[in-house]
Amino acid sequence: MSETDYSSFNEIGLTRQKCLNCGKHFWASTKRKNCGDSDCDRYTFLGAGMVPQPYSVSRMRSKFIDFFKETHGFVKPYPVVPRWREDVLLVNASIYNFQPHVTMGYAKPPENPLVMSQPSIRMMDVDNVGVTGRHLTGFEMMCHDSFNYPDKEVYWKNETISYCNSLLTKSLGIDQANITYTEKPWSGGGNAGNALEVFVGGVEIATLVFMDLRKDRNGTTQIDGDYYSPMELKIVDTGYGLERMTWLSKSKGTIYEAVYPELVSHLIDKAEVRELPEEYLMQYLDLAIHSNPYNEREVISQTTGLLSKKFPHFKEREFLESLTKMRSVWSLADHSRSLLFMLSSYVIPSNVKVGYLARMLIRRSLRHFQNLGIKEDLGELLELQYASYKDIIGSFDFDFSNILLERERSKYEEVLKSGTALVHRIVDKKGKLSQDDFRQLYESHGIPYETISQIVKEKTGETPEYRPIPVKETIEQVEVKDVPSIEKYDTRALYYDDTSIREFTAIVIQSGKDFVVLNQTAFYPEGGGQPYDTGFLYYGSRKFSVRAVQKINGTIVHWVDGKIPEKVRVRGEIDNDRRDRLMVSHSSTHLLLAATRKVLGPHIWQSGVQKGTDYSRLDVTHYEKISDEDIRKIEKLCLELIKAGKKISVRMIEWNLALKKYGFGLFQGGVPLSSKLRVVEIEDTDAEGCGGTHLKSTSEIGMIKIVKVESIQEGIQRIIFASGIGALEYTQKLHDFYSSTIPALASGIDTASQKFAKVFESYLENRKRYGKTLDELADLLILTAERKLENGIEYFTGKAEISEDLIPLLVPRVKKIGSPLMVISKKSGSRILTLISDREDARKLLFDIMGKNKVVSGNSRIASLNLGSADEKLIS
RNA sequence: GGGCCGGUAGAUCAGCGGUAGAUCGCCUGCUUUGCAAGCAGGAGGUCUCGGGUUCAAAUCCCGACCGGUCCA
Repeated sequence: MSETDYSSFNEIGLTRQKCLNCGKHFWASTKRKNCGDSDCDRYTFLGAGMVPQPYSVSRMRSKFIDFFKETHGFVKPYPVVPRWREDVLLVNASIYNFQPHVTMGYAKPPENPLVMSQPSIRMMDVDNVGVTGRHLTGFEMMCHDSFNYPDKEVYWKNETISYCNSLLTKSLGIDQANITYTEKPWSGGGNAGNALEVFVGGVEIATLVFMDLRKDRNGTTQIDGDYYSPMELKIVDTGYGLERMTWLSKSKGTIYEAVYPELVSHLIDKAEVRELPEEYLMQYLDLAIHSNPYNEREVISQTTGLLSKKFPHFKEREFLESLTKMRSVWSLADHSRSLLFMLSSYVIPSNVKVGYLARMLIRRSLRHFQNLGIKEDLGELLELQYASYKDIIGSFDFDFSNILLERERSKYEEVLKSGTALVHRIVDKKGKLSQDDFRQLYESHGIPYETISQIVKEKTGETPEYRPIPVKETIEQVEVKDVPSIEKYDTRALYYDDTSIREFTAIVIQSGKDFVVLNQTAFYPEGGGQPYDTGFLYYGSRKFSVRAVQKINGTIVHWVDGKIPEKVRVRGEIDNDRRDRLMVSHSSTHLLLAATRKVLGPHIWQSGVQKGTDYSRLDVTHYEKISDEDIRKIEKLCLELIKAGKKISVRMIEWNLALKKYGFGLFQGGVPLSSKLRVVEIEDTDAEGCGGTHLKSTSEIGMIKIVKVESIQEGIQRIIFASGIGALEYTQKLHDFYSSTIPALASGIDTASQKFAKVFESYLENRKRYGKTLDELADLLILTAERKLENGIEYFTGKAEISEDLIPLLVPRVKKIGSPLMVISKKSGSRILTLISDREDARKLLFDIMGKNKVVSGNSRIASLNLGSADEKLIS
């Protein structure tokens, strides 16, 4: 990095300086001691009015967009849940919208250069929200990005700097002297480059990233231990914090007051919080910013301590009370917006993935309501937030969100209720709580630390300290597959040209001891939840069976049972029945997804899928077990769509056009890295990006029958179904079951279940009766037992040969009579002599009575041996 | 995706190799002007399911299913 990279700074009169505090280089118009980073400087913007007029969030947003609109194409915000990629849970930054398809050069950006404001959520700072006065989980990242291709340069560093600087000075009217740009290397997501961080009055309001490197083992540039090489595509990726800029313009209070004035005052009124005077708040912020933000107790105690010294007439306790309540107000203002955005993307709160993040926000919010001492009403907060963000998120499904919020509320109540009862039980039993108990109560039962401590304190008077034990990082086991070295080859995919091709000829391009790569093929390789085709390859008079077909690094590999020479001509033949079934399954899956969404609602997304020849399964996002009634509705709708003979078409559409036409619903499975999306559309019903082979019309499906639904994890329901010939086979299987079972019940199909219930009832009845009879028999046996003496040992013998089941019942009775008992029982035909001891020496006693030459099994209390006829006298 | 906890009477749970229990609720009777309550008696269990070990499994082992929770 050198000075010359940023020549435009010189043109606007800025000079390169070195921060005396952190040593970083920075650019500013006046001589400064530090770089202006909040680590090196104070929040000098507070109360300073560095932006001549205050802006609300929405006015600041329009100000930004309007400034760039004439020179940049405007792009509407993307959803916060990135359905177009599977590597992240939430959109964290505006560039996420274009990764990896645009940043890797496959697809074009929707506009170039572009301007947008992207709602983003970052959960890593959640512990700081409400504590430091400046952290948020939800924010909007505004950006003006440009994508420079070798044949099309848009703009690079100098233009970016001048856009940024004139936005700040000319459009917003910030004094040049208050702006600093610090230099910083940047890396992330496999890319890297230089970056400038923009500070005004101690607050970072933007980062300008110049991405021109990509991770490359053979690269020559080293950053943070990784090697990088230059990219052809050079990207200007800027990120302006809308909320920070709004805060800066208002220049007072915390970021929460600046961004959510309505929410904050609504909550203050409702909870009757005594507001903190402005002067204390400013002092608090100044102190909190330099406290360790990861320890909120420390922040609170340090700041309240210091403040009470500074303002002796203000009681520390009062300050503390107001402050803790304000922290809940601030947190709720933040969390409710993040939740609004998540729920608008139909996130279902659950215990996994993004659902867990939503649940975490909800549970934190519920605790904040409790802390404020007011009735929980997240729904109301969402409505208030929606009023401000309507234009950004469009329509919002309040029915959906209210159902989920209510479920979450009652669920958490349930957890806390049973959790506190559990804490009570443990303390009652043990008198204290071990560290293990403490950890288990939190990790396995979800009871908050404070709740546990409080109960223990109430019961024992002691306050247990919990030291969280750091979780051991599990080392990821990477399965190393023995992949033969295969040269990349772009085989022509005949299965796309015509899905009905089942025979073809091709030339062998590469071959190994059990695989071939062909110049063209009609064999579908495993992908998108559709299994590979099988069949045969004929070379001359020889026949090779194709066992599997896979795409390995983009090359289609046929696994065969032998070696076929290279450069020869082969004939391929595909297992027709298998492929037909798979095509039916695949088209059925799309139809079923559409039908399920129609019946259950727009929150239904595909979360996984596996097609098969007999059964297939479709996993969808849904918050409860799908009812039998809904299953019937879905099946019926499928049948209607099948009967209607909806046309199924496949088209390759440029990425941005496809997105514009069909929306993010296209992304139900994996996303391909290509300039065009392969869109499979069922006429008026469904459109999905998909690489599979499909039927021409829904009528070819014949029938879809749901076999069962199961919930594979919270928020995800698995639908197992059969389609086409598979559906017929399934009903035939059911028929076989009925016809073999129902005669045994001597009943017809309509009365079979009633009959079965009766039979089962009488089974239970008889079981009970048998138990009672055994009990009585055991009593009788003891009552009529005969005393015997053998080898000096006294024992009793039972009168009759008894059932095996009786023996365990005799054990406690023998203890009562105080002498061992010998009985004969029958087990699978043979007669067994068993001795039940009143003490713990049955084995020895049986030896002593019967002689040591016998084979005795059993343990201390019960011993037995197979009975020979000579031994009968002992017991008769 | 990984870890941890759990599934026993209508509810909450105890039992953790040897005759399935407690509390609340329910039913019957008694006591009481009535209620709250008290006393006496009673009904109510495929100990989630399947396999294994054992003379004997709710209990130990393995596997399924269902639920809870923490973390990525």
